[in-house]
Amino acid sequence: MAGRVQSSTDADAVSRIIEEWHRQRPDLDPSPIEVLGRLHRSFLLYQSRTSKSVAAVGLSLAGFDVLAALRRSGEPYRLTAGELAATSLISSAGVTLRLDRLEGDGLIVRERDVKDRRVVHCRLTPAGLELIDTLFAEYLENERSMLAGLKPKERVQLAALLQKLERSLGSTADSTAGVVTLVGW
Amino acid sequence: MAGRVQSSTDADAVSRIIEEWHRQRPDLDPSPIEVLGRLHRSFLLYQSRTSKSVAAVGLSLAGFDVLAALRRSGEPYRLTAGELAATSLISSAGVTLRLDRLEGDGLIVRERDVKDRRVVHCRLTPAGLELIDTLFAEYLENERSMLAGLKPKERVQLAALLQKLERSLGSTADSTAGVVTLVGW
DNA sequence: AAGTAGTTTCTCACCCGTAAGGAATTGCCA
DNA sequence: TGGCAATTCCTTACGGGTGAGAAACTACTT
Repeated sequence: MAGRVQSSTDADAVSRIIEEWHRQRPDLDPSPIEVLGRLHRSFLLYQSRTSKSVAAVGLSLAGFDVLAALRRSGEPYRLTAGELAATSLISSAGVTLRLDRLEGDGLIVRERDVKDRRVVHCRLTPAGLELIDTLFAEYLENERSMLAGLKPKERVQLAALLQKLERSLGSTADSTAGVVTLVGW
Repeated sequence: MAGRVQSSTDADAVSRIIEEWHRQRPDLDPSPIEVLGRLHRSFLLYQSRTSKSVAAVGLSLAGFDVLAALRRSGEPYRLTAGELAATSLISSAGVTLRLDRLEGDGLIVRERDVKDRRVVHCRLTPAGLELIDTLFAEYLENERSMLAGLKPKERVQLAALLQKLERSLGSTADSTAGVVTLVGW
């Protein structure tokens, strides 16, 4: 079964990339790619597999994300648009889009706050609750299978290191507003 | 400077998510999120920071990706559309789009193969070569700063574990064509 | 030599995301 | 009270991605 272009499923695409850079630009140290290149590729693979898994029931990953956030917030399964933006690390425009689609599918409803009429609450409908409740179990099962290649101990180590990485990526030297915006405030 | 919504930059958003799920669905084991949720969030932060870094010179991450692939392939800085799709883990439609834009900006040129007129070679123009050569050094420097929070030993460990993860995500039980397509063949 | 199968890229319709700015609403403070 | 700043969400214009399938071309088989 044979790899014509062997640059993908093979042992390690990132190793090859680093070797190539080393050959082409020996003046540079490409070692950061060792971590962040692999992060990038792992994420793309993860995203693709996860998308397919939730798409099976006609939902997008974006929609799943919102439904999951509402579900795990507990009764009455209700969050504001702003809260959803913050937890999902996306812009407010992105949230509006996600909610439009979910509302159109009858999985959530928007409710204007009576005290502060600027805020919009999003609440899971019974259909939305039922969908996310069945879907989330499958989702976890799928994720578990994606981690099958790692031993339990390795999973724990990886989790701890990714936690450190997220911290390193988030709190950073450059004190401008860039990161703040990014984080969804 | 205060965290109004503390669910983002704080100690650990993923830990909170897992706690919430544990409270809401004690029948499920949410531990895969410990790894993949952090992968997801780390990637979003990484992507956002990297985008801003290359956007400073009017380039997108997608364009940067193509230019970098061509540059590190060595002279004559030329790859086919298919090869680019494979190395970048995107669909052929995605490659077409990326090339359209880069060609419009004069950073690459498309050349039909004379022997096999189906294949399209993409070659860096002098402008493209110059751009990626100055940009890549900055890019690496930026990546280095993103990893500042990890000790050298931790970086090595993380790289090794991500390598295993990529392998686990790629080569999988389900033998359908899904993964193959994903990988860009 | 012709028909058919396979490949490589592109087109189309669509989903998802951002930045920038608008509109409604609230809260502060003179 | 009245005006102004801040907040909260939405709109617009755009970049970037996918899957399905068309189009162009090559290669195989008979």
